[in-house]
Amino acid sequence: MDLIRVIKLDEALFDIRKTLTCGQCFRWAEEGDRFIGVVKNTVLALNEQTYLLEIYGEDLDDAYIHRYFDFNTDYSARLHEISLVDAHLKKAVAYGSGIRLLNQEPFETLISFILSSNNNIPKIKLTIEALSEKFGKPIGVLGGKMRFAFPDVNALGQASLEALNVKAIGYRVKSVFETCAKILHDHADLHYPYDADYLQAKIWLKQFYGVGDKVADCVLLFAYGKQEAFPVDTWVKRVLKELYEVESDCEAFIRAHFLKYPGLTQQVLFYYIRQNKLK
DNA sequence: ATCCAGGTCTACC
DNA sequence: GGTAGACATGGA
Repeated sequence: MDLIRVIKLDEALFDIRKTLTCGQCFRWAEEGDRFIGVVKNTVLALNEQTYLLEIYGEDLDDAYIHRYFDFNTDYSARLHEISLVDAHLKKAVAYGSGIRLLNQEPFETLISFILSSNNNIPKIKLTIEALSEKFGKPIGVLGGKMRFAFPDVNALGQASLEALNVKAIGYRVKSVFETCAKILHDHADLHYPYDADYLQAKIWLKQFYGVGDKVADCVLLFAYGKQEAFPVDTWVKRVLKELYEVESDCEAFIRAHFLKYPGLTQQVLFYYIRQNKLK
């Protein structure tokens, strides 16, 4: 596959490993000295030492790449504010500094986090790769492997329930099937949440089968850039219990305690506990 | 073998 | 309005 161009990213801006392995994205993988990922119909290779980003397949313009990595946002200022909230967050920020919240493609993010329910990250990746290989567009060969785009809603929506039943998808196949069918049948515009406020967008996303509070929050945070979203999963519940002694009415505590940048705060906490494997 | 994983849906109160 | 139980699958 031909290399289209190379961009030098600013190493002062972010930590590649933290950003790409913190659980917000599933199509980046470490291969040798670089991370290789697929975004739209483009294969990206990002060298962890040199911060050189190689672009293969279809080009992506600079504006898109800047938006994808959220380079227009000042993370150091936000992280500093978060670190002032309490001692736990001060520690967590120290671990997580360099993490950026990506602005990923809505449909891919929606399906990916539907697959995440009651699941683990390696297995989510397996299923996403299987769906991409079966229904996605082949982009080209890099590192001896054919790379596939994540399928669009038409490709997935035309597939039967049986055809969608790929590796490790389990009972979630019904959610993928129903969600694609509804998007196509209702001509649902996945652009809607961009313009809606957080709560309206959340209600809208929850219309889809397999999308509850947590999945909706992940999509709102990792695709639509809604900073208010604070996904509560098993790890975050653990943190709330172990560090903050909160077991009931988590939502009220979160809204009262993590006032400033809930989404980034959540991500930093999530990274912190997973790194430290806090019980 | 048993438990768990970036939960949601359903049924029932 | 709120909450047990069911739900496929693969790795530890």
